[in-house]
Amino acid sequence: MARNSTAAKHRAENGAARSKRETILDAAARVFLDCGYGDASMDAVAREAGVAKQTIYSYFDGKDALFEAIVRDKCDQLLEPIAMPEARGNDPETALARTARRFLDVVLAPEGMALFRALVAECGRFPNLAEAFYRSGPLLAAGNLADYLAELDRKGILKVDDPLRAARLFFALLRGDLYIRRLLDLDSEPKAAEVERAVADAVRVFLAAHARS
Amino acid sequence: MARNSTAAKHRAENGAARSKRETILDAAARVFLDCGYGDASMDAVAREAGVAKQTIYSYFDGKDALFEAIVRDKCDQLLEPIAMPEARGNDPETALARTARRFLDVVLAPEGMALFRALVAECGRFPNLAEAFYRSGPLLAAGNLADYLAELDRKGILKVDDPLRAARLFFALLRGDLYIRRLLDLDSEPKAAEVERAVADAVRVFLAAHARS
DNA sequence: AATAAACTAGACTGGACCGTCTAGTCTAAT
DNA sequence: ATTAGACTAGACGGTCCAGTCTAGTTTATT
Repeated sequence: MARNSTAAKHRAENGAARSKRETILDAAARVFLDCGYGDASMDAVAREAGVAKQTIYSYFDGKDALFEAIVRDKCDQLLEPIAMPEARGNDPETALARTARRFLDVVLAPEGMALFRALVAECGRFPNLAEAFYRSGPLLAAGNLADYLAELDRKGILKVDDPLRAARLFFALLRGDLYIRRLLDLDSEPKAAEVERAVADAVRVFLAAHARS
Repeated sequence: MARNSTAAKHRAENGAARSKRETILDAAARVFLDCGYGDASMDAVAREAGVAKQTIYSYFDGKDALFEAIVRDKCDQLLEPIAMPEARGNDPETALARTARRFLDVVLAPEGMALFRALVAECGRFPNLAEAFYRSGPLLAAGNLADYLAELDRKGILKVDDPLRAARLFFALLRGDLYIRRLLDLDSEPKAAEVERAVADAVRVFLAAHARS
Protein backbone atom coordinates (compact mmCIF):
# COMPACT_ATOMS: atom_id res chain seq x y z
CA MET A 1 0.00 0.00 0.00
CA ALA A 2 2.95 2.27 0.63
CA ARG A 3 4.24 1.22 -2.73
CA ASN A 4 0.85 1.88 -4.25
CA SER A 5 0.77 5.49 -3.29
CA THR A 6 4.37 6.20 -4.23
CA ALA A 7 3.97 4.70 -7.67
CA ALA A 8 0.60 6.24 -8.27
CA LYS A 9 1.53 9.68 -7.01
CA HIS A 10 4.84 9.87 -8.75
CA ARG A 11 3.33 8.90 -12.07
CA ALA A 12 0.19 10.92 -11.60
CA GLU A 13 1.75 14.16 -12.82
CA ASN A 14 3.83 12.45 -15.44
CA GLY A 15 2.24 11.93 -18.86
CA ALA A 16 3.68 8.47 -19.40
CA ALA A 17 2.02 7.22 -16.24
CA ARG A 18 -1.44 8.10 -17.41
CA SER A 19 -0.78 6.06 -20.46
CA LYS A 20 0.45 3.07 -18.42
CA ARG A 21 -2.47 3.22 -16.06
CA GLU A 22 -4.78 3.40 -19.01
CA THR A 23 -3.02 0.56 -20.74
CA ILE A 24 -3.83 -1.59 -17.73
CA LEU A 25 -7.37 -0.27 -17.52
CA ASP A 26 -8.01 -0.98 -21.19
CA ALA A 27 -6.58 -4.46 -21.01
CA ALA A 28 -8.53 -5.18 -17.84
CA ALA A 29 -11.72 -4.00 -19.50
CA ARG A 30 -11.17 -6.37 -22.39
CA VAL A 31 -10.45 -9.31 -20.12
CA PHE A 32 -13.14 -8.65 -17.51
CA LEU A 33 -15.89 -7.84 -19.96
CA ASP A 34 -14.95 -10.80 -22.07
CA CYS A 35 -14.62 -13.49 -19.40
CA GLY A 36 -16.60 -12.04 -16.55
CA TYR A 37 -15.21 -11.24 -13.15
CA GLY A 38 -14.88 -14.80 -11.93
CA ASP A 39 -13.12 -16.26 -14.95
CA ALA A 40 -10.80 -13.33 -15.50
CA SER A 41 -7.36 -13.83 -14.01
CA MET A 42 -4.89 -11.18 -13.02
CA ASP A 43 -2.26 -13.03 -15.02
CA ALA A 44 -4.45 -12.73 -18.08
CA VAL A 45 -4.82 -8.99 -17.50
CA ALA A 46 -1.05 -8.62 -17.12
CA ARG A 47 -0.45 -10.59 -20.31
CA GLU A 48 -3.08 -8.61 -22.21
CA ALA A 49 -1.62 -5.32 -21.00
CA GLY A 50 1.97 -6.40 -21.67
CA VAL A 51 2.86 -5.55 -18.11
CA ALA A 52 4.18 -7.37 -15.06
CA LYS A 53 1.57 -8.47 -12.58
CA GLN A 54 3.27 -6.48 -9.85
CA THR A 55 2.74 -3.30 -11.85
CA ILE A 56 -1.01 -3.86 -11.76
CA TYR A 57 -0.84 -4.18 -7.99
CA SER A 58 1.10 -0.95 -7.80
CA TYR A 59 -1.74 0.92 -9.51
CA PHE A 60 -4.71 -0.95 -8.07
CA ASP A 61 -5.33 -2.48 -4.68
CA GLY A 62 -6.52 -5.81 -6.00
CA LYS A 63 -8.87 -7.60 -8.31
CA ASP A 64 -11.97 -6.04 -6.80
CA ALA A 65 -10.60 -2.52 -7.05
CA LEU A 66 -9.48 -3.08 -10.63
CA PHE A 67 -12.92 -4.33 -11.57
CA GLU A 68 -14.56 -1.35 -9.91
CA ALA A 69 -12.23 0.99 -11.73
CA ILE A 70 -12.93 -0.43 -15.16
CA VAL A 71 -16.66 -0.54 -14.58
CA ARG A 72 -16.83 3.08 -13.45
CA ASP A 73 -14.61 4.02 -16.34
CA LYS A 74 -16.76 2.24 -18.90
CA CYS A 75 -19.91 3.65 -17.34
CA ASP A 76 -18.65 7.17 -17.78
CA GLN A 77 -17.45 6.74 -21.32
CA LEU A 78 -20.29 4.58 -22.61
CA LEU A 79 -23.17 6.35 -20.98
CA GLU A 80 -22.02 9.84 -21.77
CA PRO A 81 -23.97 10.08 -25.07
CA ILE A 82 -27.07 8.78 -23.31
CA ALA A 83 -26.81 11.20 -20.44
CA MET A 84 -26.69 14.29 -22.65
CA PRO A 85 -30.18 15.68 -23.32
CA GLU A 86 -31.25 15.63 -26.96
CA ALA A 87 -31.72 18.88 -28.86
CA ARG A 88 -35.40 19.63 -28.36
CA GLY A 89 -37.17 20.62 -31.47
CA ASN A 90 -40.89 20.97 -31.27
CA ASP A 91 -41.33 17.96 -33.52
CA PRO A 92 -41.67 15.17 -30.97
CA GLU A 93 -41.40 12.37 -33.50
CA THR A 94 -37.97 13.44 -34.68
CA ALA A 95 -36.66 14.21 -31.22
CA LEU A 96 -37.90 10.91 -29.80
CA ALA A 97 -36.45 8.96 -32.70
CA ARG A 98 -33.09 10.64 -32.27
CA THR A 99 -33.03 9.92 -28.55
CA ALA A 100 -34.09 6.37 -29.22
CA ARG A 101 -31.41 5.73 -31.82
CA ARG A 102 -28.69 7.07 -29.59
CA PHE A 103 -29.90 4.92 -26.73
CA LEU A 104 -30.07 1.70 -28.70
CA ASP A 105 -26.75 2.28 -30.41
CA VAL A 106 -25.08 2.35 -27.03
CA VAL A 107 -26.91 -0.32 -25.10
CA LEU A 108 -27.08 -2.91 -27.88
CA ALA A 109 -23.42 -2.54 -28.84
CA PRO A 110 -21.13 -5.34 -27.67
CA GLU A 111 -19.44 -3.17 -25.06
CA GLY A 112 -22.70 -1.94 -23.62
CA MET A 113 -24.05 -5.45 -23.42
CA ALA A 114 -20.87 -6.82 -21.88
CA LEU A 115 -20.89 -4.11 -19.24
CA PHE A 116 -24.48 -4.75 -18.34
CA ARG A 117 -23.98 -8.51 -18.29
CA ALA A 118 -21.02 -8.15 -15.97
CA LEU A 119 -23.04 -5.94 -13.66
CA VAL A 120 -25.97 -8.33 -13.59
CA ALA A 121 -23.64 -11.24 -12.88
CA GLU A 122 -21.82 -9.43 -10.07
CA CYS A 123 -24.55 -7.27 -8.60
CA GLY A 124 -24.42 -9.41 -5.46
CA ARG A 125 -20.72 -8.80 -4.96
CA PHE A 126 -20.74 -5.14 -6.05
CA PRO A 127 -24.14 -3.69 -5.23
CA ASN A 128 -22.84 -0.13 -5.28
CA LEU A 129 -21.60 -0.56 -8.84
CA ALA A 130 -25.01 -1.68 -10.01
CA GLU A 131 -26.54 1.33 -8.31
CA ALA A 132 -24.02 3.71 -9.86
CA PHE A 133 -24.62 2.28 -13.30
CA TYR A 134 -28.36 2.56 -12.97
CA ARG A 135 -28.16 6.15 -11.82
CA SER A 136 -25.75 7.33 -14.46
CA GLY A 137 -27.44 5.37 -17.24
CA PRO A 138 -31.12 4.46 -17.32
CA LEU A 139 -32.19 6.85 -14.59
CA LEU A 140 -30.42 9.87 -16.02
CA ALA A 141 -31.67 9.12 -19.53
CA ALA A 142 -35.23 8.78 -18.28
CA GLY A 143 -34.89 12.00 -16.32
CA ASN A 144 -33.74 13.92 -19.34
CA LEU A 145 -36.49 12.55 -21.52
CA ALA A 146 -39.01 13.26 -18.78
CA ASP A 147 -38.02 16.93 -18.81
CA TYR A 148 -38.62 17.08 -22.52
CA LEU A 149 -41.94 15.27 -22.22
CA ALA A 150 -43.06 17.67 -19.50
CA GLU A 151 -42.26 20.53 -21.86
CA LEU A 152 -44.29 18.94 -24.65
CA ASP A 153 -47.18 18.52 -22.24
CA ARG A 154 -47.01 22.16 -21.15
CA LYS A 155 -47.04 23.25 -24.75
CA GLY A 156 -50.07 21.08 -25.41
CA ILE A 157 -48.32 19.01 -28.05
CA LEU A 158 -48.62 15.73 -26.19
CA LYS A 159 -50.55 14.58 -23.19
CA VAL A 160 -48.12 13.29 -20.55
CA ASP A 161 -49.48 13.02 -17.04
CA ASP A 162 -46.44 11.46 -15.40
CA PRO A 163 -43.37 12.36 -17.46
CA LEU A 164 -40.92 10.14 -15.61
CA ARG A 165 -43.13 7.08 -15.82
CA ALA A 166 -43.78 7.81 -19.47
CA ALA A 167 -40.07 8.17 -20.18
CA ARG A 168 -39.35 4.84 -18.53
CA LEU A 169 -42.05 3.19 -20.57
CA PHE A 170 -40.56 4.65 -23.71
CA PHE A 171 -37.18 3.11 -22.99
CA ALA A 172 -38.83 -0.16 -22.08
CA LEU A 173 -40.59 -0.19 -25.45
CA LEU A 174 -37.31 0.55 -27.07
CA ARG A 175 -35.44 -2.34 -25.52
CA GLY A 176 -38.24 -4.62 -26.52
CA ASP A 177 -37.46 -8.22 -27.22
CA LEU A 178 -34.11 -7.39 -28.76
CA TYR A 179 -32.63 -6.54 -25.42
CA ILE A 180 -33.57 -9.86 -23.87
CA ARG A 181 -32.14 -11.73 -26.82
CA ARG A 182 -28.96 -9.70 -26.67
CA LEU A 183 -28.63 -10.28 -22.93
CA LEU A 184 -28.78 -14.01 -23.50
CA ASP A 185 -26.35 -13.61 -26.39
CA LEU A 186 -28.78 -15.13 -28.84
CA ASP A 187 -28.30 -12.33 -31.37
CA SER A 188 -25.24 -10.45 -32.47
CA GLU A 189 -25.27 -6.67 -32.72
CA PRO A 190 -28.31 -5.68 -34.76
CA LYS A 191 -27.98 -4.03 -38.17
CA ALA A 192 -29.00 -0.41 -38.56
CA ALA A 193 -32.22 -1.42 -40.29
CA GLU A 194 -33.32 -3.52 -37.33
CA VAL A 195 -32.56 -0.71 -34.94
CA GLU A 196 -34.52 1.64 -37.13
CA ARG A 197 -37.51 -0.65 -37.04
CA ALA A 198 -37.38 -0.90 -33.25
CA VAL A 199 -37.13 2.88 -33.02
CA ALA A 200 -40.08 3.39 -35.34
CA ASP A 201 -42.22 0.90 -33.44
CA ALA A 202 -41.48 2.45 -30.09
CA VAL A 203 -42.09 5.99 -31.30
CA ARG A 204 -45.34 5.03 -32.99
CA VAL A 205 -46.74 3.25 -29.94
CA PHE A 206 -45.58 5.97 -27.60
CA LEU A 207 -47.10 8.77 -29.64
CA ALA A 208 -50.37 6.88 -30.01
CA ALA A 209 -50.54 6.50 -26.24
CA HIS A 210 -49.87 10.17 -25.59
CA ALA A 211 -51.71 11.85 -28.42
CA ARG A 212 -53.57 15.04 -27.56
CA SER A 213 -57.36 14.72 -27.33
CA MET B 1 -19.85 -43.76 -15.54
CA ALA B 2 -20.65 -47.43 -14.99
CA ARG B 3 -21.55 -46.46 -11.49
CA ASN B 4 -23.67 -43.63 -12.77
CA SER B 5 -25.90 -45.83 -14.84
CA THR B 6 -26.22 -48.56 -12.24
CA ALA B 7 -27.15 -46.13 -9.51
CA ALA B 8 -29.45 -44.12 -11.68
CA LYS B 9 -31.18 -47.09 -13.24
CA HIS B 10 -31.62 -49.02 -10.07
CA ARG B 11 -33.16 -46.11 -8.30
CA ALA B 12 -35.12 -44.92 -11.31
CA GLU B 13 -38.00 -47.29 -10.67
CA ASN B 14 -37.74 -46.99 -6.94
CA GLY B 15 -39.77 -44.21 -5.33
CA ALA B 16 -37.11 -43.29 -2.79
CA ALA B 17 -34.61 -42.59 -5.55
CA ARG B 18 -36.75 -39.95 -7.16
CA SER B 19 -36.90 -38.23 -3.88
CA LYS B 20 -33.12 -38.40 -3.45
CA ARG B 21 -32.45 -37.15 -6.94
CA GLU B 22 -34.87 -34.33 -6.32
CA THR B 23 -33.30 -33.57 -2.99
CA ILE B 24 -30.04 -33.01 -4.80
CA LEU B 25 -31.72 -31.05 -7.56
CA ASP B 26 -33.47 -28.77 -5.09
CA ALA B 27 -30.36 -28.16 -3.08
CA ALA B 28 -28.35 -27.52 -6.23
CA ALA B 29 -30.95 -25.03 -7.40
CA ARG B 30 -30.70 -23.13 -4.15
CA VAL B 31 -26.91 -23.07 -4.23
CA PHE B 32 -26.46 -22.35 -7.95
CA LEU B 33 -29.15 -19.71 -8.17
CA ASP B 34 -27.90 -18.10 -5.01
CA CYS B 35 -24.16 -18.00 -5.70
CA GLY B 36 -24.02 -18.30 -9.45
CA TYR B 37 -22.33 -21.12 -11.32
CA GLY B 38 -18.77 -20.03 -10.65
CA ASP B 39 -19.05 -19.46 -6.94
CA ALA B 40 -21.15 -22.50 -6.24
CA SER B 41 -19.12 -25.47 -5.04
CA MET B 42 -20.04 -29.11 -5.25
CA ASP B 43 -19.21 -29.41 -1.56
CA ALA B 44 -21.74 -26.71 -0.81
CA VAL B 45 -24.38 -28.55 -2.82
CA ALA B 46 -23.61 -31.77 -0.96
CA ARG B 47 -23.83 -29.99 2.38
CA GLU B 48 -27.08 -28.27 1.42
CA ALA B 49 -28.59 -31.53 0.22
CA GLY B 50 -27.37 -33.45 3.25
CA VAL B 51 -25.74 -35.95 0.97
CA ALA B 52 -22.24 -37.21 0.28
CA LYS B 53 -20.47 -35.62 -2.64
CA GLN B 54 -20.04 -39.01 -4.29
CA THR B 55 -23.80 -39.44 -4.37
CA ILE B 56 -24.13 -36.31 -6.48
CA TYR B 57 -21.62 -37.72 -8.93
CA SER B 58 -23.58 -40.95 -9.10
CA TYR B 59 -26.65 -39.06 -10.31
CA PHE B 60 -25.00 -36.39 -12.42
CA ASP B 61 -21.94 -36.44 -14.62
CA GLY B 62 -20.38 -33.32 -13.15
CA LYS B 63 -20.89 -29.69 -12.27
CA ASP B 64 -21.89 -28.70 -15.79
CA ALA B 65 -24.46 -31.45 -16.08
CA LEU B 66 -25.90 -30.65 -12.68
CA PHE B 67 -26.24 -26.99 -13.61
CA GLU B 68 -27.93 -27.90 -16.89
CA ALA B 69 -30.31 -30.19 -15.06
CA ILE B 70 -31.39 -27.61 -12.52
CA VAL B 71 -31.79 -24.91 -15.14
CA ARG B 72 -33.97 -27.07 -17.37
CA ASP B 73 -35.92 -28.16 -14.34
CA LYS B 74 -36.54 -24.62 -13.17
CA CYS B 75 -37.40 -23.51 -16.68
CA ASP B 76 -40.10 -26.13 -16.93
CA GLN B 77 -41.60 -25.48 -13.56
CA LEU B 78 -41.33 -21.70 -13.52
CA LEU B 79 -42.37 -21.00 -17.07
CA GLU B 80 -45.28 -23.38 -17.12
CA PRO B 81 -47.86 -20.77 -16.05
CA ILE B 82 -46.50 -18.37 -18.67
CA ALA B 83 -46.61 -20.90 -21.45
CA MET B 84 -50.28 -21.72 -20.98
CA PRO B 85 -52.51 -19.51 -23.12
CA GLU B 86 -54.88 -17.27 -21.19
CA ALA B 87 -58.62 -17.86 -21.30
CA ARG B 88 -59.72 -15.60 -24.14
CA GLY B 89 -62.73 -13.59 -23.36
CA ASN B 90 -63.73 -10.95 -25.84
CA ASP B 91 -62.83 -8.24 -23.38
CA PRO B 92 -59.24 -7.50 -24.34
CA GLU B 93 -58.51 -5.32 -21.35
CA THR B 94 -59.29 -8.06 -18.85
CA ALA B 95 -57.53 -10.78 -20.82
CA LEU B 96 -54.41 -8.66 -21.33
CA ALA B 97 -54.31 -7.71 -17.68
CA ARG B 98 -54.60 -11.31 -16.60
CA THR B 99 -51.83 -12.39 -18.93
CA ALA B 100 -49.71 -9.51 -17.75
CA ARG B 101 -50.19 -10.27 -14.09
CA ARG B 102 -49.28 -13.91 -14.55
CA PHE B 103 -46.18 -12.93 -16.49
CA LEU B 104 -44.92 -10.41 -13.97
CA ASP B 105 -45.65 -12.62 -11.00
CA VAL B 106 -43.32 -15.21 -12.43
CA VAL B 107 -40.51 -13.16 -13.88
CA LEU B 108 -40.20 -10.65 -11.05
CA ALA B 109 -40.25 -13.30 -8.33
CA PRO B 110 -36.88 -14.06 -6.73
CA GLU B 111 -36.61 -17.47 -8.37
CA GLY B 112 -37.43 -16.14 -11.81
CA MET B 113 -34.89 -13.37 -11.45
CA ALA B 114 -32.22 -15.70 -10.13
CA LEU B 115 -32.74 -18.07 -13.02
CA PHE B 116 -32.51 -15.32 -15.58
CA ARG B 117 -29.47 -13.80 -13.91
CA ALA B 118 -27.70 -17.13 -13.91
CA LEU B 119 -28.49 -17.60 -17.59
CA VAL B 120 -27.24 -14.15 -18.48
CA ALA B 121 -24.05 -14.71 -16.53
CA GLU B 122 -23.38 -18.10 -18.09
CA CYS B 123 -24.77 -17.66 -21.58
CA GLY B 124 -21.24 -17.86 -22.95
CA ARG B 125 -20.59 -21.21 -21.29
CA PHE B 126 -24.07 -22.67 -21.88
CA PRO B 127 -25.46 -21.11 -25.07
CA ASN B 128 -27.95 -23.91 -25.56
CA LEU B 129 -29.46 -23.29 -22.14
CA ALA B 130 -30.04 -19.64 -22.94
CA GLU B 131 -31.71 -20.65 -26.19
CA ALA B 132 -33.91 -23.24 -24.47
CA PHE B 133 -34.98 -20.72 -21.85
CA TYR B 134 -35.84 -18.11 -24.43
CA ARG B 135 -37.87 -20.53 -26.46
CA SER B 136 -39.83 -22.02 -23.60
CA GLY B 137 -40.35 -18.65 -21.91
CA PRO B 138 -40.50 -15.31 -23.71
CA LEU B 139 -40.98 -16.74 -27.19
CA LEU B 140 -43.75 -19.11 -26.25
CA ALA B 141 -45.54 -16.45 -24.22
CA ALA B 142 -45.32 -13.99 -27.10
CA GLY B 143 -46.55 -16.64 -29.51
CA ASN B 144 -49.59 -17.37 -27.39
CA LEU B 145 -50.45 -13.74 -26.96
CA ALA B 146 -49.92 -13.18 -30.67
CA ASP B 147 -52.55 -15.81 -31.45
CA TYR B 148 -55.01 -14.02 -29.23
CA LEU B 149 -54.18 -10.64 -30.75
CA ALA B 150 -54.66 -12.03 -34.24
CA GLU B 151 -58.09 -13.22 -33.18
CA LEU B 152 -58.97 -9.80 -31.80
CA ASP B 153 -57.86 -8.27 -35.06
CA ARG B 154 -59.97 -10.67 -37.12
CA LYS B 155 -62.98 -9.86 -34.98
CA GLY B 156 -62.38 -6.14 -35.52
CA ILE B 157 -61.94 -5.47 -31.84
CA LEU B 158 -58.37 -4.25 -32.08
CA LYS B 159 -56.11 -3.28 -34.94
CA VAL B 160 -53.01 -5.50 -34.87
CA ASP B 161 -51.00 -5.63 -38.07
CA ASP B 162 -48.16 -7.80 -36.85
CA PRO B 163 -49.40 -9.85 -33.90
CA LEU B 164 -46.04 -11.32 -32.89
CA ARG B 165 -44.28 -7.96 -32.91
CA ALA B 166 -47.17 -6.46 -30.99
CA ALA B 167 -47.05 -9.24 -28.41
CA ARG B 168 -43.33 -8.72 -27.90
CA LEU B 169 -43.87 -5.01 -27.44
CA PHE B 170 -46.54 -5.73 -24.88
CA PHE B 171 -44.19 -7.82 -22.79
CA ALA B 172 -41.47 -5.22 -23.19
CA LEU B 173 -43.84 -2.56 -21.84
CA LEU B 174 -44.66 -4.86 -19.01
CA ARG B 175 -41.08 -5.42 -17.92
CA GLY B 176 -40.53 -1.71 -18.01
CA ASP B 177 -38.00 -0.19 -15.71
CA LEU B 178 -38.84 -2.61 -12.91
CA TYR B 179 -37.16 -5.46 -14.72
CA ILE B 180 -33.89 -3.61 -15.13
CA ARG B 181 -33.89 -2.66 -11.49
CA ARG B 182 -34.66 -6.21 -10.47
CA LEU B 183 -31.90 -7.57 -12.71
CA LEU B 184 -29.41 -5.32 -10.99
CA ASP B 185 -30.90 -6.33 -7.65
CA LEU B 186 -31.73 -2.74 -6.78
CA ASP B 187 -35.28 -3.58 -5.75
CA SER B 188 -36.71 -6.51 -3.85
CA GLU B 189 -39.79 -8.31 -5.11
CA PRO B 190 -42.45 -5.68 -5.83
CA LYS B 191 -45.66 -5.52 -3.86
CA ALA B 192 -48.92 -6.43 -5.56
CA ALA B 193 -49.87 -2.77 -5.87
CA GLU B 194 -46.74 -1.98 -7.84
CA VAL B 195 -47.31 -4.91 -10.15
CA GLU B 196 -50.87 -3.76 -10.63
CA ARG B 197 -49.71 -0.32 -11.62
CA ALA B 198 -47.24 -1.73 -14.13
CA VAL B 199 -49.96 -3.93 -15.57
CA ALA B 200 -52.39 -1.05 -15.86
CA ASP B 201 -49.79 1.16 -17.55
CA ALA B 202 -48.84 -1.47 -20.07
CA VAL B 203 -52.43 -2.36 -20.92
CA ARG B 204 -53.41 1.29 -21.29
CA VAL B 205 -50.53 2.11 -23.62
CA PHE B 206 -50.99 -1.05 -25.62
CA LEU B 207 -54.69 -0.54 -26.12
CA ALA B 208 -54.19 3.09 -27.10
CA ALA B 209 -51.70 1.99 -29.73
CA HIS B 210 -53.98 -0.67 -31.17
CA ALA B 211 -57.38 0.98 -30.89
CA ARG B 212 -59.74 0.45 -33.79
CA SER B 213 -60.37 3.50 -36.05
C1' DA C 1 28.18 8.94 -13.01
C1' DA C 2 25.28 8.00 -9.15
C1' DT C 3 21.06 7.10 -7.17
C1' DA C 4 16.25 6.17 -6.50
C1' DA C 5 12.14 4.75 -8.11
C1' DA C 6 9.50 2.12 -11.70
C1' DC C 7 9.24 -1.91 -13.95
C1' DT C 8 9.91 -6.95 -15.46
C1' DA C 9 10.00 -11.97 -15.19
C1' DG C 10 9.02 -15.48 -12.73
C1' DA C 11 9.00 -18.19 -8.48
C1' DC C 12 6.28 -19.00 -4.48
C1' DT C 13 2.52 -19.37 -0.72
C1' DG C 14 -1.84 -20.33 0.65
C1' DG C 15 -6.28 -21.51 -0.32
C1' DA C 16 -10.25 -23.05 -3.02
C1' DC C 17 -12.29 -26.51 -5.52
C1' DC C 18 -13.37 -30.43 -8.97
C1' DG C 19 -13.47 -34.98 -9.35
C1' DT C 20 -11.73 -39.51 -7.56
C1' DC C 21 -10.80 -42.89 -4.21
C1' DT C 22 -11.02 -45.57 0.13
C1' DA C 23 -13.08 -47.66 3.85
C1' DG C 24 -16.78 -48.50 6.13
C1' DT C 25 -22.16 -48.38 7.11
C1' DC C 26 -26.90 -49.13 5.90
C1' DT C 27 -30.73 -51.38 3.40
C1' DA C 28 -33.11 -54.79 1.10
C1' DA C 29 -33.63 -58.89 -1.33
C1' DT C 30 -32.52 -63.77 -1.53
C1' DA D 1 -27.61 -64.64 7.58
C1' DT D 2 -25.51 -63.44 3.47
C1' DT D 3 -24.66 -60.55 -0.12
C1' DA D 4 -24.90 -56.69 -3.47
C1' DG D 5 -25.52 -52.22 -4.29
C1' DA D 6 -26.53 -47.47 -2.38
C1' DC D 7 -24.78 -44.31 0.61
C1' DT D 8 -21.55 -41.65 3.93
C1' DA D 9 -17.47 -39.27 5.61
C1' DG D 10 -13.49 -37.68 4.60
C1' DA D 11 -8.94 -37.79 2.50
C1' DC D 12 -6.37 -36.81 -1.65
C1' DG D 13 -4.27 -35.38 -6.27
C1' DG D 14 -4.24 -32.02 -9.51
C1' DT D 15 -5.24 -27.58 -11.11
C1' DC D 16 -5.98 -22.84 -10.92
C1' DC D 17 -5.47 -18.42 -9.06
C1' DA D 18 -4.85 -13.98 -5.91
C1' DG D 19 -1.48 -11.73 -4.00
C1' DT D 20 3.53 -11.50 -2.35
C1' DC D 21 8.39 -11.71 -2.87
C1' DT D 22 13.01 -11.74 -5.08
C1' DA D 23 16.39 -10.42 -8.11
C1' DG D 24 17.64 -8.04 -11.77
C1' DT D 25 16.81 -4.23 -15.50
C1' DT D 26 15.35 0.20 -17.17
C1' DT D 27 14.41 5.13 -16.70
C1' DA D 28 15.01 9.66 -15.13
C1' DT D 29 16.61 13.04 -12.17
C1' DT D 30 20.45 15.31 -10.02
